[in-house]
Amino acid sequence: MARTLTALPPDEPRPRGGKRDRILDAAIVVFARKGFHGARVSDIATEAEIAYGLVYHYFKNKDEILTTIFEERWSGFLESVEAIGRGPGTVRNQLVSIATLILNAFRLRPEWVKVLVLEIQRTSRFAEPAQQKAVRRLFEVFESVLRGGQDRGELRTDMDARVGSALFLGAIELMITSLVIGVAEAPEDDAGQRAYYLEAAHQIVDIFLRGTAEEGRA
Amino acid sequence: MARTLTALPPDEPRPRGGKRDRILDAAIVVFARKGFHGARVSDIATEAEIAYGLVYHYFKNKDEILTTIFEERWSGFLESVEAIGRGPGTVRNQLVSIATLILNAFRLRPEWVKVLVLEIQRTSRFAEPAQQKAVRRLFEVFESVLRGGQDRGELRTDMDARVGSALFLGAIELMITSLVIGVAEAPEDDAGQRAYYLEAAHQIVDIFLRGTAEEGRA
Amino acid sequence: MARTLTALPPDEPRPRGGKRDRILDAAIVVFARKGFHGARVSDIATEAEIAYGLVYHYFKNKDEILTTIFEERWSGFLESVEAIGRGPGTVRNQLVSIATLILNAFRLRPEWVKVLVLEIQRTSRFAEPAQQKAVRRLFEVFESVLRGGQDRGELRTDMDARVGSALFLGAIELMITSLVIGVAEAPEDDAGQRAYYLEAAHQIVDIFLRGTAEEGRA
Amino acid sequence: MARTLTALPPDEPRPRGGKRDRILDAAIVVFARKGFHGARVSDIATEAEIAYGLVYHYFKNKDEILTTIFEERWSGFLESVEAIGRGPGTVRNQLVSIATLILNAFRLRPEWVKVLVLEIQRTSRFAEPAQQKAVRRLFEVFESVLRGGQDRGELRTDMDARVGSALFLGAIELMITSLVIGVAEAPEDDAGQRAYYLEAAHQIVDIFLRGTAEEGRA
DNA sequence: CATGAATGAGGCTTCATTCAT
DNA sequence: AATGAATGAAGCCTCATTCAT
Repeated sequence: MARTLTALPPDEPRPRGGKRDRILDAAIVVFARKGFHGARVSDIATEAEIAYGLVYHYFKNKDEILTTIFEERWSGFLESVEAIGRGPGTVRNQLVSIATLILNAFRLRPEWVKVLVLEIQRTSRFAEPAQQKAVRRLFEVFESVLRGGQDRGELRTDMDARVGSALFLGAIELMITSLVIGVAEAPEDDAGQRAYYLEAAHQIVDIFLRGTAEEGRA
Repeated sequence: MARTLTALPPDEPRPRGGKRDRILDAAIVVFARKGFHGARVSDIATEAEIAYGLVYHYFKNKDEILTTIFEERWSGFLESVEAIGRGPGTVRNQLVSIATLILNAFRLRPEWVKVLVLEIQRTSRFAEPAQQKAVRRLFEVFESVLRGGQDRGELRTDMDARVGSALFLGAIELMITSLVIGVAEAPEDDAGQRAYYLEAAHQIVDIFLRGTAEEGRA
Repeated sequence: MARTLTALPPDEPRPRGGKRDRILDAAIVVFARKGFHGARVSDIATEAEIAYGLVYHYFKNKDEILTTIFEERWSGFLESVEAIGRGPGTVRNQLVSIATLILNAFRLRPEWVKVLVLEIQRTSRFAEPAQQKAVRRLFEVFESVLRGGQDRGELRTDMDARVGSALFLGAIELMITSLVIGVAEAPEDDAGQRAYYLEAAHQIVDIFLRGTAEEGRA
Repeated sequence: MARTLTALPPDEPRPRGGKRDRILDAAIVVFARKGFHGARVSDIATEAEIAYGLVYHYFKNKDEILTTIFEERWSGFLESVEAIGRGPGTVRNQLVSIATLILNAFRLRPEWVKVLVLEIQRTSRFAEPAQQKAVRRLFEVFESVLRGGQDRGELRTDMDARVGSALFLGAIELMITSLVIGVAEAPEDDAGQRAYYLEAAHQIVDIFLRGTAEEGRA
């Protein structure tokens, strides 16, 4: 059971599967279910099967739980994206990898993505410099992937990398949001889901690269 | 009847008529500033310059205020999008119109869009059938615009209209989100903003139609 | 439609079936249904089919409504009891008349009795001298009936008239309470009810006069 | 377990144990003083000398406090009456015991009886099946006492046990009500009170058994 | 007289946080 | 480390009463 969004090497310095991690995992589940504001500290404690006073041994307050989730989980995710960016392959392959990474994360750990995507930005915490910077970092990483493609002549140089980022990441985010809020539906079975998300990743990349216009028209 | 995102009132500093609308407008401002959960009913009353209890004369509870905002404002927005879809013009022009509509709405009434985009989905209200349906409707309208383009030979027929919708709307949503949460920045002055958003709309449409790949490469 | 508990002569100086009486009648119904504290002024207005602001034209406040009901209805009731006391007949007949009077009032105007019996005493208003005195008056009237019986040699002189009053009136009150709160049940049809209450009145009087002990035992 | 009307604690100024009982005892006092609706939760907390919020640690809401009082106190009272009914002795002795039990309970813990007799039935709670059943149970127990007397030839068999119950219990209830609402007055000193209530119990039983009629008259 | 919009104090309830054990 | 009782500030909501028309 990897603790990050991706299968990172298990180099966590964290103590032996202690209560602290139980709390974080429980918090993710509860936040995903009821939202940050709707979640009571006692809910988290109940989900983690610990006394709720103990939460305050490990975290200063409820906010810090969310912040910690963000910091410890998001960084792992960022590193994975960066690794893909640094790695070899065409832009198409890199983009498919990133899209698959995110969508698969959602498939396997929907609560985590729900919290990262839907909850964290809601809180004013998102306005805090540290987290703003973390989000900005994702954009930068992604933009550098696009610029790499431009440098290698794979992408049009008249495309604004910033707009391109919004387009691509926004597409993925909205797709997940649709699934989260029930506007869209994914297959029930595991194999079907895997295929569904892989296909979605390819579609997004395809449209992103080739556009939607009929050749020679637009 | 309902003030919509597009048919903006001609700049009255205080809406003429009923307190009810005063409350709704005030709620939008306060929700945008503090979020739904962070907003106190007393804040809304203060902002609307009415007595506390009057809020409950018009609305059953705080939730109903948000729901009403959604219902009365969203429907106006939907109609505008539908009008564009039904209207003449190439897909490119329609898409630019829609993108401009949304981005301009944000430019002129950022609070409204903030609440519609960021607040309403947070609450569990979003899971209610009525609202799910309303959101789904936007997707349907947008998909029909894309299919119209496919029928007229302007868009590739091997493009999945649903994925295309997610891509386009997601791009706009993320762009707005970026601005809302401060990851990106728009110009300060009005003329600059107008140009900035128009340019953004064109960029999004351009990428959406032509893709990002260098011709003959991808 | 008699306005008092008994069929008093229609000598009310009150204006022609005006709104004021509509409010009082409505209040009785609503108080009986929801209790004084549970009843909202708007409920009374709705029941009376008038605007609720009008209530404050006729009554200073909610309390005054209850007080008025008490004063205008209770006094009529008291006079009826006094009339029976002053009238001719044996004690047995007088007691049967009183019991029948009360039980019949409940049969025909259950809401009125509910309010008089269950609601008025609950409110702290009952502690007010004016009303305490009014209730004490009933006891006095009843005690004088008993003393009249003792004087005429119909009742034992070693019986404490005060305890006797408590016994008799308490019996009736508890019987009504039982019916009100649903512990006991009366027949549905009108004829059945009339017979049921008449029989109850006779039973109460009979036990009250002859006791429950087997002759020559106790 | 539950403190009952009869098994009174040996005069501890403050119940030893849990805050939960402190709250219940305080609630009884406050309800007796101000009525259920007039009592604020903060009054209860103040009377119990605990923090406001703790009330909600032990009870879901204000209603549940009243319900709990009823359930935990009434059952103890019922058991005492049942014990008297099952025990030996003539009907007269049993009736005197029951009357003394109730009147003494009122003498020693007037608040408890006030709440049980005056408050609980006011709330709609009294209409709840569970509590209706509990009250009905008292009637059944009492009726079985009367029937026992009839079986042993101590009471007239032509007496309706149900009417007899209403008469006897109603007498006691009204007597207490009179004292509660100040229509009647008991002596101030303890010894005087004890004698007063004992005499009242005997009077009630005497009238109940022998009736009020002059021998050979009625 | 009549209406019902407007007011705002008051009370219940929630729940993050602290503290004694 | 662990527990959960205890605290109390904060906020939603109700509803008696007033007011403008």
